[in-house]
Amino acid sequence: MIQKELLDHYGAVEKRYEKSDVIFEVGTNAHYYYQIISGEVKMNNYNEEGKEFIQGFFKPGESFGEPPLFVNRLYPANAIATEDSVILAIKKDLFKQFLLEHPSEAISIIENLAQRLHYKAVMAAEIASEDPEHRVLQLIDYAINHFDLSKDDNGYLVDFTRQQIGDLTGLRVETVIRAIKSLEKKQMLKIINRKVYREI
Amino acid sequence: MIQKELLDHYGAVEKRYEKSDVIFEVGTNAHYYYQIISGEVKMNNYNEEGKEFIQGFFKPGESFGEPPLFVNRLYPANAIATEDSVILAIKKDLFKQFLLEHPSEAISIIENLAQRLHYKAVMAAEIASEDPEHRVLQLIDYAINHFDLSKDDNGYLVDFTRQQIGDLTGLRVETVIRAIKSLEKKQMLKIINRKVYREI
DNA sequence: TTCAATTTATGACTTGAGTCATAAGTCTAA
DNA sequence: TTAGACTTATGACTCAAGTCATAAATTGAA
Repeated sequence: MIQKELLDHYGAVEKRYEKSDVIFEVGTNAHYYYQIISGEVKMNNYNEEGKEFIQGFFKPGESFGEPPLFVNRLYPANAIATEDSVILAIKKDLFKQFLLEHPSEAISIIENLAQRLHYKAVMAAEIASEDPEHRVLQLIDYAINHFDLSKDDNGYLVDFTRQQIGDLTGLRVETVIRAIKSLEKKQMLKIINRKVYREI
Repeated sequence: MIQKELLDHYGAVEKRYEKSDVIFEVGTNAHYYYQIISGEVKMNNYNEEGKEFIQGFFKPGESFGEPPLFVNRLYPANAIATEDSVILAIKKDLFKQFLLEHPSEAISIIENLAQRLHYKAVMAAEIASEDPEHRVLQLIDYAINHFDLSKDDNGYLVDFTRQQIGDLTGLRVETVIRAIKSLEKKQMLKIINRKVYREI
């Protein structure tokens, strides 16, 4: 995350999006650096049959959609507000100028990209080679270790819906539901009134 | 790519690897920044049954394995020399010092990560949601547009084996062979004495 | 408060990618 | 030069995830 005060001198504007507003679409050119002030954003793709794949969720303080600012490519996915959100937007050229004049902030961008690349490397191998139960458990454990899941007496609460887990792992809802049930039977997970918990 | 001369002042050493030598393994800590001088490296994973997933190939001038230098994570995959290779290695701490003292080089790292993140976003959506023919064609078109495929009278030559295409897309060799045959029938590809060509 | 949409759930059936076997062509290192 | 490994190829069979239908519980917006 880059301090808002620093970005303000480079024409940063606060954009407001309502839940389910589209911030940018797959196949278009990148014009802005985006950093979330409040709300939540998801990046996703839809295939020809309308099946969704979720690239990731982004929360306050996080930036998204940088790659096409630095390499000559189009957006590989859509960005959609999943809640009413306020997002800081800086024009591409001004953002690049900012980085040149604040080189230490480049490390912040590197750390962010490094983190996302790590997630994608783990999930790509998982989706390409593992069975549903393995995929679901890997996603849950990744979320516990690297996202901000809350912990209580029952363990870590997995606050994804079954549908979201499916869209993150390339599985159908029914398959996720069955995988979670099976993992519960094997005592790898707990289901307490429909909520999923994991103890590590 | 960062100029070798710049890195030399930070304790860069040339490491030599023979074909199929392991450079680092999944689950271990990162100690070096790696940049290829000559040869080729692949990053991959093996699942429990030994099925391989190839995260990517890296060629002279390219760096690899940076994410765990910048975030506190373990390597998500193995790095293996696919040819006899010479690789520049700089100790993690010295590399970070280098970046602080040569801030403009950070852009080079950002561009590299951005490029790889773009590839992974495209392929993750592909592997999660598309059928074999779509996946194979997407990989080939991505390679044509963003890697260095040679073009001749027959079109772009796809210089991956069917097995490699499978390991890059999460498919079995037989499935790739059948997908390529079917794509040839649909005139999306040409097969000329076992080599695959694509005209765009 | 209510009604529609979403989420979790389960059973029966289908299907396409995986598996296995086999073989011919090609490459490569001794 | 040759033997073994790899690559491309094809057919038959299997099975696990997807599909479809249905329904109850929960959520949330009007």
